[in-house]
Amino acid sequence: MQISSRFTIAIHIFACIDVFGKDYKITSDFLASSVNVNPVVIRRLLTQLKAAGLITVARGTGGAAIARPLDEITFYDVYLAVECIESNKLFHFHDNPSTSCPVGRNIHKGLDDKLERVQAAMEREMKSITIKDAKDDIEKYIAMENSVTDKQ
Amino acid sequence: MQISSRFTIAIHIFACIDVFGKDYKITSDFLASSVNVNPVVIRRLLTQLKAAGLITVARGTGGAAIARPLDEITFYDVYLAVECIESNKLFHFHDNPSTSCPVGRNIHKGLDDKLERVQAAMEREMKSITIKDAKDDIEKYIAMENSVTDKQ
DNA sequence: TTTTATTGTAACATTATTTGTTACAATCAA
DNA sequence: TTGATTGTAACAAATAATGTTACAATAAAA
Repeated sequence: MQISSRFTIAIHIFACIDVFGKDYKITSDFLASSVNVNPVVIRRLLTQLKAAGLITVARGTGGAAIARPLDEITFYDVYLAVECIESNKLFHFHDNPSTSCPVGRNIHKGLDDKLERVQAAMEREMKSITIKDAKDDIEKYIAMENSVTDKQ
Repeated sequence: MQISSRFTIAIHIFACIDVFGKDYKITSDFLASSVNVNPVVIRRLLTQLKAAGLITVARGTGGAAIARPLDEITFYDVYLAVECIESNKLFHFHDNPSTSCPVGRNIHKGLDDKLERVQAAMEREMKSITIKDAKDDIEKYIAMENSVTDKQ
């Protein structure tokens, strides 16, 4: 199955804070209307990102801010903060293989290290991509929109 | 979320066919009792593996067999056969980002290549592991069981 | 101090997805 | 023709993701 949309929403949130943070107060309502989901969904995400030390959120007065430079936050940091897949749990193992079958008894031990390798490869790639990479490209596409408009 | 248990069950099936295929007819009931799931779950998987050309199944008379050498079947082959994640769909994107927000309009374009890189890294690792690797290790653990028994 | 806007969170509702089950026609060797 | 088996439809149950309502807690500003 797929990795939760919380992950892409979280990156969307970082991009919004970075792009609009100077001009607007970034509230859960503001973010909710850009992402197009219920504000509570955003607040739950903000809570997770805050718990991971990636953002700060001003209670009462409102507004979210990014806690450290965007090029020091990797996709993996966000994935960890937001996904609830424990380490080495990317693959769902069938629960009760037969203990009276030699294969059933040993399938788990025989497979675990290999499944870990796959998950590690994925996580390694995630560590190599920063939120800044994503934000730069999003801004590049925004600039392209504008230049098209200018030519009209 | 996690990758379906169909994947680990499929590898379990290959291991069973290889280990027991000489001595037993490998029916969906036989496999079901080793994996410990309903035989229909196994049959559905066998149908998918057959469609991918990885096994043959004898209708009527019964019995599954592996279609080509185990070291020529990678985890990725099995994953493709069995998972229903289309290519570049590992990540669930939020459906309707706002079109009136510049970030909302461009988040998808700005992210897609990066998400593809992550998925590709995972698939690359899967391609580097064969069913034979898994089966060899399972047999190694079975042998260790036996040697412990022998010593008693 | 009161008001206002906001966050944090619980509780519940809805939808989607995965997994399990029953039933039975189709198949093929004996 | 029998018996064992596969293939598949139809449905059931369990699990997980996402969405919603409601409201107390918070903090700045009036």
